[in-house]
Amino acid sequence: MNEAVVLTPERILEATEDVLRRYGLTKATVVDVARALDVSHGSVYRHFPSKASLRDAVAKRWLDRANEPLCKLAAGSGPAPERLEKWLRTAFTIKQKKVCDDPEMFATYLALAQGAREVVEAYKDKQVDLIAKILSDGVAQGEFEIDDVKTTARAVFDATVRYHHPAHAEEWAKPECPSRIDALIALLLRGVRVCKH
Amino acid sequence: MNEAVVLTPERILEATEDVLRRYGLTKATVVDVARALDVSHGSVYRHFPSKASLRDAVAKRWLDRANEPLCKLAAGSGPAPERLEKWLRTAFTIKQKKVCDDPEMFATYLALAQGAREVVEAYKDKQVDLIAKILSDGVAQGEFEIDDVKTTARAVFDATVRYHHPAHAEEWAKPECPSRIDALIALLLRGVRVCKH
DNA sequence: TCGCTGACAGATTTCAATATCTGTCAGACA
DNA sequence: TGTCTGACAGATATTGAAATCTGTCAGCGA
Repeated sequence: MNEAVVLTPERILEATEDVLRRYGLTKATVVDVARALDVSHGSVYRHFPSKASLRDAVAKRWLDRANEPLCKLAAGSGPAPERLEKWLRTAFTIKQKKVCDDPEMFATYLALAQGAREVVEAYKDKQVDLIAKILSDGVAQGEFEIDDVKTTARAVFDATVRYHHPAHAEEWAKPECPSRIDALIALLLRGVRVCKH
Repeated sequence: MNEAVVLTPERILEATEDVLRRYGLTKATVVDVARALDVSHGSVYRHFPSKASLRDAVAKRWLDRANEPLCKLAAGSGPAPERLEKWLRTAFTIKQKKVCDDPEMFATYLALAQGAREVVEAYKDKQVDLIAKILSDGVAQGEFEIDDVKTTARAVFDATVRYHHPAHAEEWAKPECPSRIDALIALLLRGVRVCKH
């Protein structure tokens, strides 16, 4: 093969995403990926021990990319309540946009994620850490009153499952959805804020 | 056929549940139901216009049965915060018990529910009404401070999706689950309670 | 030596023929 | 007269043979 174009895990992941986009998860095969890269499928197995590990690596890439804006928000500064609200709304919007823009791709992503438990678990833990960061900022600012920040962050995450877990994606397009999100965020903010009396 | 045993919708539903329990949703057919009742399958269509309507009727029966204890709790009296907590915990326990006791049957119920959107929607609305009842009791008792009871009830329902929606059933058995439920309930109660200062 | 190839075994998927099911209806039976 | 039957058409599910895929590895070529 052309020595200027070495076969790297990165290139394989790129090609795999292309193939997934083109054929969908059910139809995409390792042979397809190899063909797209113009190598034998044996070569792919030189870099990824199994199809499952390739699948997981693609899932991780996607999740990390999606997570980036949220990391920035959590790392930022400013009043914690506004930041928490913004963070949640951004989290919902990211997911929602993915569904609306390309439902087929989202179905692929969903199926992918369901098979990559560990990757998803790590991703969720990271999300909870981000929420915890904002909550503890809020406590430091005297805006929030929270016993156990980590536990409460988990509770906030759990409480918003409906708007970030793909299992509920069909509901996100409904017209009453935005006002329900407003109500949920208001309820959660009231649950962490210090009493204003 | 025996005139002492007339064919009623009730008997058909009974037989359908038996058949579902025995064969599972994917294998159960209208012919099976008819066979269990010792009638021709044409007779079943005299009482239910389609297999889907039969399916929906079974789903409604199940959901109504499951809902009964929750209706009683909501209709009861006593301090609203305790009642809300009890209501939520009971709702979770009912679902959890169904999963643990008979996972196979739960899978059937889940698939059934996914095909009976309208029935499930009505059931969920009823649940929200029950929460709203407790919340408005709490407002009357001076325990809760809530702008819009109905909207907040919906938010409480949404926030607890993780512990009553079957899509998350796998997570319910995890050891950290109870403490996460505790944290979530605490957060929500703080969100509706009047300030104690 | 090192990365890649291509053939292979066993597992999985496809496909088309076959069987079964859903929903209808004319007519039997009480 | 009204309920139930049983045969039927079209839709759906099953099945097993054939094709394809996954994962391995001996050996090729640089």
